[in-house]
Amino acid sequence: MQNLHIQIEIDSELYSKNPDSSELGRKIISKSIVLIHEIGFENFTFRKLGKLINSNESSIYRYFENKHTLLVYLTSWYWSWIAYRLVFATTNIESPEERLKKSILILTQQIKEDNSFGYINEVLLSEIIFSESIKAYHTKNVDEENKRGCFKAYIAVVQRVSNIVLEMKPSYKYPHMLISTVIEGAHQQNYFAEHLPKLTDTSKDSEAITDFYTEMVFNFLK
Amino acid sequence: MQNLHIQIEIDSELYSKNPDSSELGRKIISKSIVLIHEIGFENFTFRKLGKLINSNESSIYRYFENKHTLLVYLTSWYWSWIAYRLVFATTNIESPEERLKKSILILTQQIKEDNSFGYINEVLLSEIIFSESIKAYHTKNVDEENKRGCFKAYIAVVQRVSNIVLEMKPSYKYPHMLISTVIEGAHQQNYFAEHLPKLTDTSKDSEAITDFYTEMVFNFLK
Amino acid sequence: MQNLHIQIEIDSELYSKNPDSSELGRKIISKSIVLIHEIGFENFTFRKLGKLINSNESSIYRYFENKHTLLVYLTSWYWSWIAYRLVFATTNIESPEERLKKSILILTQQIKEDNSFGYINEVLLSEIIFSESIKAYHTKNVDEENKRGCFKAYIAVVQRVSNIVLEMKPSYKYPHMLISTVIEGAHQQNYFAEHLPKLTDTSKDSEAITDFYTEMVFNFLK
Amino acid sequence: MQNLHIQIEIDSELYSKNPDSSELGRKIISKSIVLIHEIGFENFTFRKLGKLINSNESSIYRYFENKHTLLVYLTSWYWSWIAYRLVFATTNIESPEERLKKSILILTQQIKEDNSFGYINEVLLSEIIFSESIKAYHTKNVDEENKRGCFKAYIAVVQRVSNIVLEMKPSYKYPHMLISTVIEGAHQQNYFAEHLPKLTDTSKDSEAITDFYTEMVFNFLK
DNA sequence: GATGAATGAGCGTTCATTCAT
DNA sequence: AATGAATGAACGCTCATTCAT
Repeated sequence: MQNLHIQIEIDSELYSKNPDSSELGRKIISKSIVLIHEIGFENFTFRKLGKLINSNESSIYRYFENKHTLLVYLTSWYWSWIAYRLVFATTNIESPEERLKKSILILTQQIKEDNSFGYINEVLLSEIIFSESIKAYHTKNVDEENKRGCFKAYIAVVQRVSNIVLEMKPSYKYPHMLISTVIEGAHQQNYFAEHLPKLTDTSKDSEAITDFYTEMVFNFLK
Repeated sequence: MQNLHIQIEIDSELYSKNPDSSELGRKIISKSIVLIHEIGFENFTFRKLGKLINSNESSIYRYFENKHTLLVYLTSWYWSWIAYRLVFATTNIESPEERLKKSILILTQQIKEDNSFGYINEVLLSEIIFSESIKAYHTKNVDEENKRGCFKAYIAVVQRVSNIVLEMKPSYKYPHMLISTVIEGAHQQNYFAEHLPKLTDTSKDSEAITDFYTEMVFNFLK
Repeated sequence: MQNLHIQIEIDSELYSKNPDSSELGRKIISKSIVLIHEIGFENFTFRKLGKLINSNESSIYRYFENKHTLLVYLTSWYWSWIAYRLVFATTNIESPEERLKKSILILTQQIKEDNSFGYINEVLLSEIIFSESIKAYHTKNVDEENKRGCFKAYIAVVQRVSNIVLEMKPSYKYPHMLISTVIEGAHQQNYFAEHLPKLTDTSKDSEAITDFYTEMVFNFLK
Repeated sequence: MQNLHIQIEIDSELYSKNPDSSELGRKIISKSIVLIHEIGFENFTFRKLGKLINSNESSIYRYFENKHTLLVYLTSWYWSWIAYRLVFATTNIESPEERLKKSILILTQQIKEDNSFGYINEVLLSEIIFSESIKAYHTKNVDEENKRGCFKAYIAVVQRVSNIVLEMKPSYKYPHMLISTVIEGAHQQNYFAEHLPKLTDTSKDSEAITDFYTEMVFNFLK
């Protein structure tokens, strides 16, 4: 895959200066993933990141207005990448059932191997998304950010999979609710499995979560 | 209901000094709900709360170690109250189907009227829970807090409704996953309806959310 | 010894209410020794002490104006007790050499056994004196406290041993300097032995310190 | 001396950012000496220092982690400077007796004139060292700081003078104890002379202290 | 006399940000 | 364009102390 040189393009709304355009920018992205994963988004600061990349924190401000924007960038990257994987996984497959199944698999499983994109560790990123992405849109200025298109990539993924749902059952009324429930539910159940086991019925990384949500979706489409 | 004098008892693990035991304590609870609702939990600080209740922030520390503990207290109060409402709503009803339906209704609808408990505004509290409660257990020390029983009340609610599920279908493998998906899903869809409408298919406060999750649950139990 | 009922009388300047006159007062003394020993005088506060003795911190203020006064009280108790031991150890001994030797031994050795005074743990107290007593008189208001007689007990001990020195060599010009150097030096060397070994030539609790200061004193009196 | 441009180099362990490298840093050092001297180390805070230098306290944190580190820096500077003076005073002198005498003089006398180093007032600094330096190593984390080399400069001075002692009497067992007793003793006797005269036999700044400790050392080496 | 409740003041610290280079 | 230096503002927290009972 590496030699295909697929590049994930991030909307220019999501940064002040494109981090993909410079060595420093790429370092910011790659190390912020490591750091957020390590200490959690709450404790993550530009100062700490600056220290980690041996660069003054003020330099980071050239790329991102604040740590929140950086998180939005990361989630956006993640969803663009998921979109790309969805296309890749469903292309040339006739049966919508099959396509839907494969899509749910992609949406509900955490990444286990880091392989495709140079400076981004997808395993860590996926863990961040599963546990912290909710903070990206749970803020006082969601509305304004949403208007600016900050969540486009996520919305597009939900839309794409919803379309398969509609393909199977054009009359279905709640395709987006269905898919976003799957996505967010899978994130949460993963977290519960690790930290609050009494709220779930599985251990982390088992197939139970995928099974549960797959069944849930297909129940609706019968 | 008011003259029934039902009192919600909160586990002493969840505070340093019982806020229900003094005028100041009750003020802390009642005004913190107002303030968190207004400015969001992120921006909420003891200093601001102190100003609002005309009291020094240091006094608040006598009751709660930090703002996080206060949030945990509020969510715990909320879930104890929901538990009480669940009992009340399902008592004397034979049919488990009926009990389950009523339970899902309670879990998925936001409170519209503030009536029963003196100094607590349940409408605002319910809004806080729907949009901020996730932050109560998404922290670096979930595990330790869970051990200390901080999330007992929530877990008990999930357990109670899971039991009805099992009554209907004793062989069902994922009752907790099912119910926690309903609860968390309803919270999120409400939020989406208000802020990220493209991730859902409804407007806020419509019955769509309850309908969706009710159908979802019963699909599994057929 | 216990049945001799020797009681150490502390000057009333050193407390607001005599701690020896009530159960609570004795608890304050006995537990403050334990607590200061455990966490150090710097981190010691009336609040923590209050918690330890299950009493409100405000009660402690009845006995002592502040934590500093309490430390002064403890050191005063210690020196009164040392005075008593000096008398006891030198009584009926003719030779001033012998008396001086025994005195130096008492001044330079830490207590190993707790035996005589009911609610006071002399072992811990002696450790506190060795490592923290300096803080009792290194303050901005030494002068005023000294005028009020807060350090009488310590001064009396120095005076008593200086008198033996003068007995041996009436012309000696610096008896007080000599004895206070011995006392403070022994405290410090003990501390160095434990924490800054490169500033001394011995390990903790060896006889080297007593030997060194004994030789030092007798060198001057030849 | 000024035109010799001797510079005292402080180990980089002892600061976060070298205060000698900027105007602000030098101001921090020079004014902290004035302020500690005036109000005592106990009452000294970064906030007060910030006000004195018309700078926000947060700026000071760029240089020193906390007020304790700053004190350690000052003592370290002092001992490096003393080391330099010792070298200067003993160089080219044959007789170890003579060198030892001169060394003891330097160790036991407070500085009377501020002459050599630009922004540092040695008179005030020496007074601080005499009365407050003990607090630099009487803390809960001496051991860790000692490991990090925070007290190197002091240890080196003790070592240097101990070596002269050993030169005169190679068999002597306690050279470090001897010299550290001289240093710490002189500090204390000075303090006593000013504040607790009954513990000494001299007034401040007389030659008695130097005489006493000189005699004490030479008594041992006979 | 002892206690519980409450508070004001201030400390140490960090963050996000700006300015000058 | 990237960086280093500096800062204002606020946060979380604790202490010593007072007041009312």
